[in-house]
Amino acid sequence: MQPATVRRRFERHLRDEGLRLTPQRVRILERVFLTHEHFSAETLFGWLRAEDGSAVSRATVYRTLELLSSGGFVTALDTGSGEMLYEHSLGHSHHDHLVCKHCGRIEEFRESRIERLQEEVALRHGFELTGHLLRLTGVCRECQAG
Amino acid sequence: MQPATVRRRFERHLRDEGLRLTPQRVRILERVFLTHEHFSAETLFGWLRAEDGSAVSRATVYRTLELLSSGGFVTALDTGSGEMLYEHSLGHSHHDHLVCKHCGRIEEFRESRIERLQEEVALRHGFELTGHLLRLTGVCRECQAG
DNA sequence: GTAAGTGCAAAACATTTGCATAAGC
DNA sequence: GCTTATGCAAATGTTTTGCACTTAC
Repeated sequence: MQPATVRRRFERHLRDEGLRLTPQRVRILERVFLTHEHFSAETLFGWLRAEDGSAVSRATVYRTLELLSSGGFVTALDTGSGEMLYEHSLGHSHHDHLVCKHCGRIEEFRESRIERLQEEVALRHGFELTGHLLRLTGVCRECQAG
Repeated sequence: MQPATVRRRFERHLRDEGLRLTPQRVRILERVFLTHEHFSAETLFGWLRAEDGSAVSRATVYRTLELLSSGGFVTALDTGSGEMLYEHSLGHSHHDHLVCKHCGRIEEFRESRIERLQEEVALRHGFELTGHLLRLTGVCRECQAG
């Protein structure tokens, strides 16, 4: 998705929610969409500090990630290692993750048959499904060799 | 599973690993197998303090849960709310969880077709699968009604 | 006797919050 | 100008760790 499009959507989102368009929010949005890797709040904070100078405060990074997450601009993924990772999610279809327990590498996969079965399970339990977390843990090809 | 059997297995495990059988470890093991609910380290610490008096220190509770987890006596489940929950896992076949985002209730389910597809995905990516986390989030029947 | 385990309090860690200041709208 | 957002530092909550003391083996 084009940066301009992302920006436009973000501005619309803020307007719709009665929130303000601040330089910090724009800066964070742009930086988040510049990377295609998974990152933590702390990592993002580090990037901003290194690239700008003064940058954005840690608290605002956290607050804005929450904002972007609830707005669907980023997806939070819990790796189970204590810190939350994020990835931008506009223009990316839903996927789940495979995490290598040795090197930490994360691969993405899509498996609609699993999604379908999840719906089935939820229905069976009378739950209205709103989300799911599927994380496969294992050893990647490289680490098996090494 | 019988308490005596659990205890025997635990003793064997400790011996095999060259670890020591201490009153604290035994006390924690017994308390963990007394409940059929999910509990956090903090909750367990509270139970022990309330039931005994002096009880076991917080540090030992954490260290022993780690020990029980790596030995397969308990399973750790990451609810995503910041604190880790545990459940004893001997004599319980593998299952995943459905979490109600409103009331926090946790239901268990088994779905072997999903397990099979996970293996398939891992194979496709060259990963040797060692574990997985599947957590469905939604609204339970009661909360949908209320 | 010796290495491992415990308890304590302090540290570490990511994240959140209170409050005064700054700045969108 | 009014209300929201920011920055800072302090607080939070869970988990981990250093170290002296204790204990299982």
